[in-house]
Amino acid sequence: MRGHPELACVAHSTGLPGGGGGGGGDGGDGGAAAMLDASESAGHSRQLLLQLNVQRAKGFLCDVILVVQNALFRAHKNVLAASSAYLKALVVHDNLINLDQEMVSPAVFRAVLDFIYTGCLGDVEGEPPAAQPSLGAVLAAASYLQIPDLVALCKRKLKRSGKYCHFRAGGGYSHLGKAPRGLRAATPVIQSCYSAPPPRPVEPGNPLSTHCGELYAAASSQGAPLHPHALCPPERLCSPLCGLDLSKKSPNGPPLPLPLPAPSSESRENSLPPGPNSPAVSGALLPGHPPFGEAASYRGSPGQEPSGRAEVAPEFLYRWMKHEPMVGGYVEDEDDDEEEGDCRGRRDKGGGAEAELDHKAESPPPRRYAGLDGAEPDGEAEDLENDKSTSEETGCSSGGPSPAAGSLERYLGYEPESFGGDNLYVCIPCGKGFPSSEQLNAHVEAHNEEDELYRKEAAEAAAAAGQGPPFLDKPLSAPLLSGAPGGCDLLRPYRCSSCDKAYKDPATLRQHEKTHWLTRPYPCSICGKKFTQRGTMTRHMRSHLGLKPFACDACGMRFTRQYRLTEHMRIHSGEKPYECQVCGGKFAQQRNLLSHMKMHAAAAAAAAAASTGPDGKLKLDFPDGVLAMARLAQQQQQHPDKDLLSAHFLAADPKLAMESLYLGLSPDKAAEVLAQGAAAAAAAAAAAAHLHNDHHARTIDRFSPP
DNA sequence: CTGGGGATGGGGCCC
DNA sequence: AGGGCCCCATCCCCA
Repeated sequence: MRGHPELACVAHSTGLPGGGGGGGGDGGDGGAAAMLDASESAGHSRQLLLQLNVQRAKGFLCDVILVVQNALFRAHKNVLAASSAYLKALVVHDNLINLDQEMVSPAVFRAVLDFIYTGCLGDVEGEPPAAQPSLGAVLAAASYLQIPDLVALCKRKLKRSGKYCHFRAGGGYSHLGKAPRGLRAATPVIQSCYSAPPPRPVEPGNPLSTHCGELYAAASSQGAPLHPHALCPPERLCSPLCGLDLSKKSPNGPPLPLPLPAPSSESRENSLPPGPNSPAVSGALLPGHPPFGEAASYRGSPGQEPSGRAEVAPEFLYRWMKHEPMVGGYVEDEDDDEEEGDCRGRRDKGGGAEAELDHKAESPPPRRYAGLDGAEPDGEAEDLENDKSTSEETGCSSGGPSPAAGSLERYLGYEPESFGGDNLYVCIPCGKGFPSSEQLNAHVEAHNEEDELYRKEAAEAAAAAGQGPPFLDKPLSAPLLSGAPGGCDLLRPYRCSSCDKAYKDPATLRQHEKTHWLTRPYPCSICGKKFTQRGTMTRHMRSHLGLKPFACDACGMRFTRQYRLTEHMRIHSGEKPYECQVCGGKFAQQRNLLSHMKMHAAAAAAAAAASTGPDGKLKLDFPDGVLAMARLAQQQQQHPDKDLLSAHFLAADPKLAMESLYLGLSPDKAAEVLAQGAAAAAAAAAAAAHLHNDHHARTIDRFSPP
C-alpha cells in the first residue's frame, strides 16, 4: 500500500511469525525467509499479514491497546510479540501497554505498527513530508521497541540517503517525531474505534484520517495535565488517558516483564523524563548499551535495579534535561541536527527554545504542558472547558491527529446519541440537542453553573435561616453548631442543603452535594456514562480498558481495585472473619454475610407470617434470633417506612438491637441491614402467609440453628 | 430445577 | 486522588 520499492515486504512477513522479536531479537530473517521461500507458498505469509492488518484496521480480535502519549493503538498481542521482544514481554501480562512517550511518538509508533503489520516503511501518501516521522525517530523507536528488522531497514534507508550515523548517547529525544505537547494534551476525548474503516493514507486537512485501530485519549479532558506517571516506564502501565492514572499498581503484583524501578519521586515531581533505569534509556540511548536484546536481563522482581546503570544517572539526567522538549513546541537540539539530518523542518515553531536549553540544566525543570498544568481547576466547569479545548495549538508536524471531540467521535463511529437531525449531541438532563460536542459541552457547563448557583443560593438561604453550611470557611463555634437546627453536631458541622446528611469537612460536603446535581460532571468518554466523582469515573475507565493493576500473588488473578484483592486474598488465607450469629456460618466477605443475613430475615418474615395467629401473637417457638427476625418482619409490615422501622427497631426492641450487634456491624448499620432484609422479605412474607403452613414450617426448619 | 454459598464486577459514596 | 466500604447484580458451583 505504501511500500518502498527497496523493501521486500514478504521477506519481513515470512520472518515475522517465526518470532524474530523473541530472544535477543537479532532477527534471523534472511535464513528463515529463504527456508520458507523454498518450501511454502510465496504468497502465504503476505496474505497472512494482509489479513492481520485488515483485522487490526477493523479492531477484529485485537486484544491489546497501546498507549502512546494520548493516542491509542489497537493491535494483536501475537503479532506484537512476534515482532518485538520488548512488546512481547509487555503484552504477556497486560492488555493495555503504555509506551514511553519520550521514546516514541504517536506518529512514529504508527509507522512502527505499520511496519509490523506490513513489513513496509514508507511515506504516507498524501501526508506532507514535514508530517512524516523521520527515519531517525523511527530508528530510535525500533531500537527501543526491539524490532531488529525495522532497525535494519531504517539504517539501510538512512545510509542510502546519506543521513545515517550511529546514535549517540542522549542523542536527542527531540527527533522522535514528537508533536507539540499542547496539541496532544488538548485532545479532548478517548473514543473507541470499533467501526473504523480500513487503514488509508492520511489526508491533508483531515487529521482524523489517520489510522484505524488508533484511538486518542483525552490527556486533559478533566482539566488535568498528563499524569506524571505518563513518564514512567511502560511496565508500570501508567496511562495518560484523560489525564488520569488508571494504573494503580498492586504492591503484591507478580513480577512484571520489565520490572524496572519507578522513577524517583523527585523526578516525577519535576516531570523529568524517565530515569536512567528506564528501558527507553538503557535500552537504546545509554552509552555503550546495545540498542536491543537486553530485555531479558532486566527481568526480576519489582524494584530490582539492573546493575551498572546507576553510575550514569547524573550525566544522563543532565542530558535529559538538556533535551527536554519545550512546552508547547517542538525542540530540537543543534547537536541532533548534526546527526539526524532528516529531522529538519520540524523545529519549534514557538522559537527561542534553544536559548533555554542550557538554562534548564541549572534551573528546576519546567513543568510540562504549561498550558494545561496550572493549578487544577477546581470544579467541573473547568473540566468541561478543557474538554472543549482541542487542538488549536497546532504546529504539530508529526502527523498526529488532533481531532475535535465531535469529529473524532463521528470518525470513530462513536455517536453519543443517535438522535435524528443535525443535533446529534443531546443533553441527557434537559433533552436539548446540539450539532457538536463543543456546543453540548458548553451547554452542560451552563448546567453546572446553574447547579453551582443554585447550590450557593441554597447555602446562602440556609445560612440566613441559621442552618446549612454557613460556617464553611469560618471557624466553628460551638454555640453556632449546637444551635443549628436540623441536628448539626460538632463532629459533622457541614450539612447538605438538599438533604439531611452532614459531613466533617467541606470537601466531603461538596462531594456529596454533587450527588444532587442534575448533571454528573465526569462523563466516561468511551461509553458516555456520567459519574459524580472523578475517581469513580477513573475506576470505570479501567473496566473499559481491562486494566487490572492489582494482582494476587497466589493465583495471579488480577483486579481493578485494591479492595477486591484484599477480599480475594481471604480465599487463599482461608480467613472468614464474618460470622453469622444466627446460624454460625462464616464468610470471607462481608457482603456475603449481609446477603446471608437477608436470607435469615426473609426466613424469619416467612415464619412470622406463618405463625401469626388471629390474635397477632407468634405461635411457634423458634430460637430467639429467628423470633427477633420474625418480629422485625412483623414490624416491617406494620411500618413500611424503612427509616421509621429502623428507629422503631432499635428503640422499641432492645433485644432485637442486641441481635443486630451479633452481625458485627454498628447498631445503625445492622438495623439498616436487617430492616432491608426484612423489608424485602415482608412482601414475600405477606404473600407467603396465604400459602400452606407446612411449607413455611419446612422453610423455617432449614434456616433454624440446630 | 431450585436455592444457598462463593466469588466477582460495577457503581455510589464517604473519609 | 486514592482508599475503603457498601450495595446491587451476576455467575458459577454444589447439594
